[in-house]
Amino acid sequence: MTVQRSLKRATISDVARLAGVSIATVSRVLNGTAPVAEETMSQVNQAIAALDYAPHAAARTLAGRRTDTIGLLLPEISGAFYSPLIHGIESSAREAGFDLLIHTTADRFRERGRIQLPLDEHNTDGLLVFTDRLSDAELARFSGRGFPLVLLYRTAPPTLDIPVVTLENKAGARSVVEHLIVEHGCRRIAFLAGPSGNEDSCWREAGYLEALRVHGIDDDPALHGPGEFDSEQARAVVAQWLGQGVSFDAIFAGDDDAAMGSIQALTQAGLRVPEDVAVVGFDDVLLAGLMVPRLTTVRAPIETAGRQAARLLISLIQGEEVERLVLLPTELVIRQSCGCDR
Amino acid sequence: MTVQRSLKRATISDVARLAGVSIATVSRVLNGTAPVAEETMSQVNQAIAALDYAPHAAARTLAGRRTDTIGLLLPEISGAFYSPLIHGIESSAREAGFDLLIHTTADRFRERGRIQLPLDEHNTDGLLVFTDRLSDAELARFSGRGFPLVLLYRTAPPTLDIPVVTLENKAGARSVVEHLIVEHGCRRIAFLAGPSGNEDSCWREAGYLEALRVHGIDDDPALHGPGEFDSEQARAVVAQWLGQGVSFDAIFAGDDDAAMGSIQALTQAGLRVPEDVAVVGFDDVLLAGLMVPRLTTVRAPIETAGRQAARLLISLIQGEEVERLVLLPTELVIRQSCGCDR
DNA sequence: GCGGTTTCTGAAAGCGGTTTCTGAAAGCCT
DNA sequence: AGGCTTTCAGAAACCGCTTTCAGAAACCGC
Repeated sequence: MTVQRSLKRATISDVARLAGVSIATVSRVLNGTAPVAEETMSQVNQAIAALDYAPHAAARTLAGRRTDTIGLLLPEISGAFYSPLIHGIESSAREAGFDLLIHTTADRFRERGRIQLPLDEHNTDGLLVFTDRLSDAELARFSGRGFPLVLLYRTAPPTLDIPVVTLENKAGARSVVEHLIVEHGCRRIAFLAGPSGNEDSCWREAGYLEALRVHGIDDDPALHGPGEFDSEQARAVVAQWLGQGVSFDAIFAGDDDAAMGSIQALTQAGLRVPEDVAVVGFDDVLLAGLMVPRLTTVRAPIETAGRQAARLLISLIQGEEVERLVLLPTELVIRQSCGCDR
Repeated sequence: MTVQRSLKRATISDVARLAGVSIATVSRVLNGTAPVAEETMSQVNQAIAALDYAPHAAARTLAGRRTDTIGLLLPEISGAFYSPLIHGIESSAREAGFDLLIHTTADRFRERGRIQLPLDEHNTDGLLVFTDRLSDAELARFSGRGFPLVLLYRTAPPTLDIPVVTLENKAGARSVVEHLIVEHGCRRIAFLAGPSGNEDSCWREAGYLEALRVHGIDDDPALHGPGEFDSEQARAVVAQWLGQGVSFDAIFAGDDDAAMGSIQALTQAGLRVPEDVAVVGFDDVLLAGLMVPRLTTVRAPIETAGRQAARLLISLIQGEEVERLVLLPTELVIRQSCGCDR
């Protein structure tokens, strides 16, 4: 019976031996940390090639005290939202020579009686925190140690001084709701909120309320529903409203996923979008422009947000000063589902 | 000026000192690798708690020769496809106590004159390979070393014996084509292939041909077109057919994107779907259920594929025997575009 | 030629764990 | 009580790399 484990790889000592130098010299050639004679260098490089040598990441980390890896903490990966986000983060990290480690907090579990940290700082040089599952206390713990942290789509407790990358949610929401009011004469506009406590959702709601107020429309609590940023949830809520005879002429869904669910519910009930009910979303995910009707929404630069956040974190890791708050602009994208036809 | 770097974390020695034991004992408590007296154990645990100690992953890796991390190699992260895939992989990995490291091969870059391996085996215990950017030679290199590898949506060169997770493309394709034949009496069914050489596409075509044969329908080469799994390509091909007067009563598009393009072309030519021409796709992306008409298609269990692949890889890492081939079942999803009305 | 750089290289001390080996103390048997 | 096995704990040898320290050789100006 043959052994199945990985064959032993060449180490720095093997390279040193073959090249007839010390391991320190090999290390220098590898990292360019000190001058090495031309000839020595080429011998070492030949040995490296001959042995197909690659340095052992963990040993490097241990000796060099850096992991060249950033961590990303997510609530869970679903819907059309995370794809561009991860893409932005990954490409930005890769450009800077960092790896990306992803963790979700979906159901954090306990092991051996202790809470396992979601991402231990030992594994990463810094952490990108998206989820709101990480409590302020935990944030403080990391932050207090001087561990580099950047928050995505969520602000830090004011005492903590952690950089934040987020969107102009309120302005975006207000603009799309105003579009419904001004261009399409909507007066009864429903709102599907995100998960309770979600900051994006709060600001979008604030923008929605502001638009209503500015145009003298009273807010009707009956028109607020839990969309949960989820198409299935949204579908259920809208279906229920229709069943109960709640009347509305437009829906501002908290995000595009919820907008899709809303449209499903309306269509299933025999209503036409946008003729009977206008529907608008938020995010402008890829599908938004492909569905029928094409969705009017607010473009959130998700990939850019990811890219920026990763960059910020890496700057922080490298000891540079960074802005405390990056607010990314949103943009109204008018298509068909509001009643326009572009 | 204060130093910004991370504060020093407690090490196993600190714990040992505080608990009045040796580091070996602390390690045993941590890993449960050898019996430790009740009282000693509790002292150690107290010290761990008091110091807020967490073991250093890299040190552990170096000494213990495992990383507890699996790598995922992707061509690039885009579209609605990768979200469920990553989610499946991540959750499966997490359940098994593994981390997930993601790399894309988008533009692999060179550094210091050598090609950087996309994911070095030092960083991970095994690798999930999705991309076809990794050549057979590179696969052979990893595999030859006994490094655990699992392929996703792509079969291995027969000499290599690497496990594969993929879909029952053929059965799925056959079922949807048979549906067209049996339920809707279609006889002239066009097929839009994916990119040439794409394995998914080959099998779907095989299923399509089988369905035709079983029902005594001759295959007409004029009804095969290059859909490229792309809506624009598919639109062009179908438009051309219509211009040439090619006659057909149904289109089996290689995937949902191509199906959307086909529908566009038909609609623009004044034909009705499904009354004049039925259209079916493959994948069941989110949009499929939202478009008009709602698309009849074959559901591909993307998230499940990710989950299974990760499980397979982890079994492999743990030295267990695994199947060489996991074929995930697909499921016919009947909606409207075939002529049904569900 | 001679002290004083500069340039290059090697020995060795960690980094923070795991694991083997060895030994002391405790438990068991006759 | 004496010899035997168990049970538990510590010393020390790694794991593969980075980095400091120190030294040898080459180079410098005069």
